[in-house]
Amino acid sequence: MILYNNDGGPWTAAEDETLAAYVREYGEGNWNAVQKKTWLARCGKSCRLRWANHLRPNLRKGSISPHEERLIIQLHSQLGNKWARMAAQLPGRTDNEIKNYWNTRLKRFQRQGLPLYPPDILPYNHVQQQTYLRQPKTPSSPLLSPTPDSSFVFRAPTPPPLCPKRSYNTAFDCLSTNPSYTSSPTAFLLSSPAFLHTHSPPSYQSTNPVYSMKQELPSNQIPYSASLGVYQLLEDVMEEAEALADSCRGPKRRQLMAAPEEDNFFSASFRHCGSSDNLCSLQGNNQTAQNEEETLQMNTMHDEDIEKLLDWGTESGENSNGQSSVITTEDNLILDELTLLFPVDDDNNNNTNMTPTLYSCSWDNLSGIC
DNA sequence: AAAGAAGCCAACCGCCAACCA
DNA sequence: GTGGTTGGCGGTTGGCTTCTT
Repeated sequence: MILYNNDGGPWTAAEDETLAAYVREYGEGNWNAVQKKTWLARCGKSCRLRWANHLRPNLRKGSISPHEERLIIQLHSQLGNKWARMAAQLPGRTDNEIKNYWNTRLKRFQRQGLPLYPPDILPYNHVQQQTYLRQPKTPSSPLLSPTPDSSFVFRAPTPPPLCPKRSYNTAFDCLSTNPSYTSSPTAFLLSSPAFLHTHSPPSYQSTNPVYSMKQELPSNQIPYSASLGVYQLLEDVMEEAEALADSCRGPKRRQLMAAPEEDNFFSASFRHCGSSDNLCSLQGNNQTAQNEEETLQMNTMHDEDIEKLLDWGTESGENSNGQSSVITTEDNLILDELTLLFPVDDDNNNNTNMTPTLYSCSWDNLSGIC
């Protein structure tokens, strides 16, 4: 079996065009047929990777925004190195991107002796060990290993070392566990395990089955009583976001991490209020039916993903399959609005066809919230 | 200005699971 | 049940760019 051909190396524009044309004609999948039906000497895997990471529509390029960073940290605390799953929560981002970003961040934080997670986010291994202790009968799950992969575990919230440009305190000084210190209700909502726990049914601690990586993520199972609490937070967010969305117009930021002090993504976020990666622009463009459908699918997926994220720790994943969601229509409406807050940034897309979409403001532009 | 460090990114590699004959 | 094929995923590597000293 040939896994990779010998014609590796960077893809050329001609190869890209050929692959894109192939996908247009035959659709995604059956990647090994690319070599047969085109002149490309790339193996199927290489084609799939190229398409997924570079050519497919709705990819978002550019630096990771502060709210994306926040989400990545939150997701990593929950999932560990499950890059594909994390990518599913970040529309337009690829697992490779997230992985690269995290590994870079990991190296940087390790070098500086900073904890990978802000104080209000339980590290992945911590959560893992808790669930493991709760559910010792299923140790086969990767999540349940008491000794998680050392590649991402960073256990040493060591005292601040010699770190002239950053200090431990400033690294997470915007990430207090006190919600009143967070930048916005949603920042708190998305970041705080306390939120997930306080909005969980009382039975959670004792009966919540351990989520297995081999299982589907639990679908929307926030109990209505719990979702009521979500409502107020989400509605607050919506009000704030909508009020600020129109004011968010700004030049493209070149790099989030340009200045060392911006390692604190919240401070970076605040500093860059009004200047984000074109997230705050209204973009009205033509769109083909196909792209419309893709956008719809992405939004739908995103809704589900956000719901899953919110659902974490609230209900059993075991029941998720085959059971209808407890999320109400109103929940979905709010989640739709949340989706608007995490738009797919198509500013770099080759395909110029896009829906006239309200591209709402990214979190780093919500100056009023800040 | 130069050299080394760090960041960023793309691609490759190997493993695994699902699917199918 | 078994082996081959295919696609997905996570880890790793290497090259280029940017930053720092």
